[in-house]
Formats: sequence, structure tokens, C-alpha cells
Amino acid sequence: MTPQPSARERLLDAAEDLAALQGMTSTPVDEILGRARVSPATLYAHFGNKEGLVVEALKRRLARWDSTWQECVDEAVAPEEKLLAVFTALARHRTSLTPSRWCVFLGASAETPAPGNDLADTLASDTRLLVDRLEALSAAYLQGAPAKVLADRITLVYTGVLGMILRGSDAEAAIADGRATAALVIRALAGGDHAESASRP
Amino acid sequence: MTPQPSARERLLDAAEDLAALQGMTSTPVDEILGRARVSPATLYAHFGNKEGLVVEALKRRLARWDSTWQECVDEAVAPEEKLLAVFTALARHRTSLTPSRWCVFLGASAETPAPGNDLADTLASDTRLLVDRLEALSAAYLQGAPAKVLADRITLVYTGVLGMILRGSDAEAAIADGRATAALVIRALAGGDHAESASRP
DNA sequence: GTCTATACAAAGATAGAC
DNA sequence: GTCTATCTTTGTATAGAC
Repeated sequence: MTPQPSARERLLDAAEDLAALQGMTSTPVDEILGRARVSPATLYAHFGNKEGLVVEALKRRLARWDSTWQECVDEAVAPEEKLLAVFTALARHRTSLTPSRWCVFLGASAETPAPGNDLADTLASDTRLLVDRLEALSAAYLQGAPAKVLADRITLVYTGVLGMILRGSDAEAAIADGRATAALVIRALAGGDHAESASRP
Repeated sequence: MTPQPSARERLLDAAEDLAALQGMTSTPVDEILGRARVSPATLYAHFGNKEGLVVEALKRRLARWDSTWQECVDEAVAPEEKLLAVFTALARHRTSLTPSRWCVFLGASAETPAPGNDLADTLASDTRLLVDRLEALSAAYLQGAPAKVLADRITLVYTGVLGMILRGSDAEAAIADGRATAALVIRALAGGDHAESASRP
């Protein structure tokens, strides 16, 4: 017999699953409690309130995303492939964990016009991780200021993939489109910056 | 004294403004009523329920976006510029109407895991308008199957811009990044043509 | 640490008068 | 068509026992 996880763990699992599937605000506390088979008092004893629980669940999920992504970066050899690994990681992330409707972090952000400090920090961490790691990988690939530009643009494309999934696109197709687009951006910024100058209005 | 708009109009205005600023689910009916200075019974007499009101407000906003975008397409001359006009339109749209946190349609979608039929249709209309118009403009620019691919990729980039705004990016910067990225995608799929070769057979 | 039972607040919707 | 007043449901959180 597998020993039953603690009430705390069950609550985190349930909160993560339901936030991923339905969104955090859309999920009532009762549903989390029912799924975790835990009583209300236990939740509030451990996490203070609903947002406290969600924040902990999001932090845990971000850590898992972080390590999945890092694995994919490590598996890649060429610098360009290391940059594109974020798309491989997204596909792997989506199949290894509870499937999310699009992105738990963007979803929580969209649902919460006025997040508390802890929640806001956690949501910002997701964006910061994206931009910072992409910038570090870019810097290894091309020198100077363009690294930040490249990181921002890949983040934009990556975010577009997530948004397309929210729009109802097939996830695999959206990821492939994003990857192809990002590859274009990488080559354009690495091969010379003439390609973007004509695009300004 | 400007004649006061009807209660129905005031309700639509209030619902649109608040959905744009805070999101639809996050905004209680009472707040809409307060802003519109209308009583509850009037709302339900006109729209049946909250979702009915929101759907009408979204339809009206979609029609305005549609015409703003079409104007920008018409103002552009070269086919590539017509494709990129969606970014010009986004900037114009955002300054001409009540500023929205990111995108009213994606926001409503993110907030509503199980939308009613009318709402789902309205939200899908937004995506359909994007993909269809971009595909039509693409077809005028390059022949054959790639038109659908190009439309999908520009939609992805455009959606990425909206997501970056949700992430907290400066809107102007995100739009410029998206436009540059889209220009890259267009040229790559057009077969390496430059902007000057606008007159193709 | 965890449970049962319950309090308290917010939100959506309706009744009936004018 | 619009208002005032109210009802119902749902959701968050707490009290007190084990």
C-alpha cells in the first residue's frame, strides 16, 4: 500500500490540478477540499487562506517547469538549439504534469486584476525566469545588446504559443509554429540586423 | 446639457469599460450597475443575465476593432504593409477606446472555463476574424497553401503581443517587437523577397 | 493536525410598485 | 422602462471538539 500523502500535499496537488484545468478564481475552495479529501479547517491552518494555498502550489509548479526546461537546455548541443529548447520543454511539461488549459501563471494573472503581494511576486517570477534564462542563452550565442532583444522576442513568441492554445489551437501545432518562428528570429538577429530595420512604421 | 444615453447604452458602456479594465468575472454586477447608474431590474429586463450583457458588450467591441483594423488595412498600400496593419490597428485601438488590461476577448476566455454558447461563439469570432482576414491578406501576397500558414503565424505573434502586455511589458514596445517579428515571418514565407518587390504577378 | 458544524460576506437574480 | 426592496445561492473563513 502506498502511504497516503499528507493533507498538505493533497491540498497542493488538488489546487494545482484545478488551477491548471479551470483557473484559480473559477475554482471554489470547496472543490479543492473535496478533491483533496480534506476539511476546511486544515486548509486554513496550513495556508492561511485560499490565495496562500494557490501561491504555494504555483511556486511548486514553477520549480518543476524550471527544472524541465533546464533539462531540455542541457540536452541540446548547439546554441541555437539551446534557445529553442524552451519549446521542447513546453511540450514535455504539458505531457508530464496535469494538463493545463493554457498556462497556469498567465491564467492566474488574467483572473486576478489586483493580486496580493505574494501572488504578484510569484507570477512575475515566471516571466523573469523566461526572460533571464533566454537572455543568458542568447548572450552565449551572440554578443552585445541584441541578447536582450532576442530574449524579449522569443518570450513574445513563446507567450504567443500559450495564447494560441487558449484560443483553441492544437497545442502541438502551436508549439511547432512557435518554434519555427523563433528559429527565424534567432537567425535574423544572429545573421545581421538588416531584416528588422525596414519593419518600423 | 448632453442628453443622457439610455440605460441600455449606459449598461453596455459600463460593462465594456469594466471588463476591459478588470475582467468580466472579476467585476460584480453591482459595480456595473453603480457605474451605469441603473437599477438591477433594468439590467435583467434588457439582457436576461450578466453574461447576456457581457456578450452584447463584447460584440459591440469586436465590431469596433473590426472597423479600426479594416481602416488601417485600407490605409496601407503595399501588401506586406497591409498584413502588418494589424499591429498599427492594435495601437490605435488601444488609445481610442477604454484602455484594456490586455485583451478583452482573451481575458474573458481565460476567466471562463465553461462559457455559455453565446459567449463561446463571440469569443471564437474574435479569433476567426483574425485568422480569416490575415489569410485573405496573405493570399493577395503569396499564392497557395502558405497563406494559411502565414495567417496562423501572424496570429500567433499578435497573440504574443497581447500576452506580453498581460505580463507587464510596455504596450508600445511589445507592439514594435511583434511587428518586427511578423515582418520576418512574412519575408521568410514569401521566399526571401524584399519589401520593394511588392508588385508580383 | 484534523474533523464537524456553522458563521459571515458577496454575488446573482427576482417581485411588485410606479 | 425603471425603481426600491428583498430573496437565494454560493463562496470564504472560523469556532470548538477530538
